[in-house]
Amino acid sequence: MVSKRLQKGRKLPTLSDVARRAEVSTATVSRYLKSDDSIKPALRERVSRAIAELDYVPHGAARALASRRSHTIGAIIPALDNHIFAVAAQSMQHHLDPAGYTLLLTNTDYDPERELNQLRSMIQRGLDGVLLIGQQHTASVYELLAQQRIPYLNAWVFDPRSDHPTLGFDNAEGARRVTRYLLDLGHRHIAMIAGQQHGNDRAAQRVQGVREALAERDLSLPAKLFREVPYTIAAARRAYFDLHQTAPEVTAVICGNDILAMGVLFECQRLGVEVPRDLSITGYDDIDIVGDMTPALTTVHVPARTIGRRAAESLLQQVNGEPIAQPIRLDADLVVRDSCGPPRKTA
Amino acid sequence: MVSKRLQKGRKLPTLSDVARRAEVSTATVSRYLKSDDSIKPALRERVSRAIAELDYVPHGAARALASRRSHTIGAIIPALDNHIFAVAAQSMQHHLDPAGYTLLLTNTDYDPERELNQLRSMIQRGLDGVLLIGQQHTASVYELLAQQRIPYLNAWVFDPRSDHPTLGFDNAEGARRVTRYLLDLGHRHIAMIAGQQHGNDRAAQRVQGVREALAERDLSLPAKLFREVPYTIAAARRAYFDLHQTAPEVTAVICGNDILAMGVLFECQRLGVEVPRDLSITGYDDIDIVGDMTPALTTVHVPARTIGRRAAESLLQQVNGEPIAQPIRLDADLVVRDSCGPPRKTA
DNA sequence: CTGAAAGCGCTAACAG
DNA sequence: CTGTTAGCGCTTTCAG
Repeated sequence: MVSKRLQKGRKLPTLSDVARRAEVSTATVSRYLKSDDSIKPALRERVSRAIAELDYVPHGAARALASRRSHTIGAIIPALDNHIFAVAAQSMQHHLDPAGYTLLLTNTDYDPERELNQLRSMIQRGLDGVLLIGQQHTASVYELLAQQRIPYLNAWVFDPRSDHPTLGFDNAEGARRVTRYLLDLGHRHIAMIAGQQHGNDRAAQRVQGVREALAERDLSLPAKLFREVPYTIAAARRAYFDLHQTAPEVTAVICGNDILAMGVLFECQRLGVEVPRDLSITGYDDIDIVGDMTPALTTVHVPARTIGRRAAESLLQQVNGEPIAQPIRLDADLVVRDSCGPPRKTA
Repeated sequence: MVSKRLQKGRKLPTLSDVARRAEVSTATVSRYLKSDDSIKPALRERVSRAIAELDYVPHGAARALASRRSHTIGAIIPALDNHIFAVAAQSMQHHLDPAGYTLLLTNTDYDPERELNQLRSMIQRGLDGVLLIGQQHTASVYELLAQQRIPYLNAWVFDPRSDHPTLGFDNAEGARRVTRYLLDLGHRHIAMIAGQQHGNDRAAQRVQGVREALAERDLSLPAKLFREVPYTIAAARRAYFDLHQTAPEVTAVICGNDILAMGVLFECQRLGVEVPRDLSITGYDDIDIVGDMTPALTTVHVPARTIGRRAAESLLQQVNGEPIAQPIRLDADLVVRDSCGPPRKTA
């Protein structure tokens, strides 16, 4: 019967091995590791050599236990397979790395239960700060964060009146911009294919923005012209196919994000609907690919890289004692490309 | 002057607080946490209540220090913003979660130095196992892994003769398949736009596979018909534009991955080159989107989800004492869709 | 500027 | 089945 336990073999060198070899105290080695300035060059040199000779690697858990700091920052993301979030995470890591912080990344699949579990698990592993997406989290999430006194940021949204620190843009405003643009082009029969609003405040705000802009011109978004689907190409294709059958008067469709817009565009290609001549389409996010497609997609630019960078900066500040983060407002501009035009003449 | 140190305020409850409140020993609480079966229901109940009352959260660093297990598995990925890798990582997490393991994800941007640093940083934080992509890593990576006795897997490749455990598919074989397919369609003027081979064995093997299949029919890939570019749409567009000018005889282009294939396709749309009538295009990876485009892309299916799952399973096994992992072979099948046809008649 | 020593919170023999 | 106890490797006062 083979042992079920991990065989670690000969033990790894520890800090006190280094101290012994360098003939200094463990405190000195510890100071060296922290790059404490107050060590005489002579000792510093001895420690440095001992570390190299032993191939010593500090033990993070022991350090975290003793110092009560994990040097880890988390990011709990709804969908890492959505390019826009991957980019933000990547950017965050770029800015955390040089500060000696590790990014702990997880993916919730838009599941609040999972989000809570992942936060728990991160806290257990040691967390100095965490990035969340959106404002809508289960009460337990906020309680845990408060109880453990962990700095956090709600990204992808901007809300100065919130009790929680936000870092992002006004999702409704972007939606208003894109809607007004279509309205100005002359569209009156506008449909929307949105992401699922339940548990997703960004999706809800985008819908809200569209409704508001429509209302400004005394228009509305009847149920007949509204579809709510998961963020997949396949779902968007089905939704548009259905819309195409049941509401042929539609001349423009606003999508909750670029994935959905791509789905609509692909379905148009299959159906022989020419974009933008027969139908105008808009996206939201401005992921890399959509600017290259034919037609290039008109969309709302979400500053994902900037969010990642600012998140890293802000969390690092908070971890170092700066008390409460101010909400950070970024802009989400309309990017006009080739997927929209004036409405076709009614037959 | 504000304190630079984090104010942790009142202390958090510890395991011994729980033990005191439940009137049991710390060992019992520890067993409860491990869900050790051998606890009487009565005690189990008391512990459970005490934990709830105190909102107790175990301290991972302390646990890791004492048990010498971090319950963390790493994945060091070259490009998380490439959908195929995001999918694999997601799948890995799905399978690690229920086992109580956390996935520590990082992104190297194809930089070997960064890979090494990230591995170091993970080891410091505590790592029970790690997934690497490809076989080509700096010597220090392998040394560190050996010294620290950390189980690892080289994924995305399959090589039974390697000294390192591999988990993946034969990149060259996929490339051969796609090349033969084009050859059988009648193409003789075949170009390739590949990813950068330096430091990327998968990219190199794909190029190799194409060359081999060409050689089987006494053909070759002259420098004139070969381009090596970063994995971006923009770079692929430029490369194809150039090819289109300098080698108009080309009737098919094989791309190193789907991103590149999309770039070529987009450039064709701009240039008025009709696919597949005027040009056949193939990709590699089979990311979600390419099956929906018009024309749908013929490509090689990379089983990213399966890699993620098998990686989780295998690493978990190794962590639990199963000694050396066998190489795991997966298949990378050709997926025929609409982006290829017979070569156009020579003008 | 450097060292001694007391923990950090939890686990794992070993007893009983 | 449960408790006692000695650490795990590092940081951090507190002296000197």
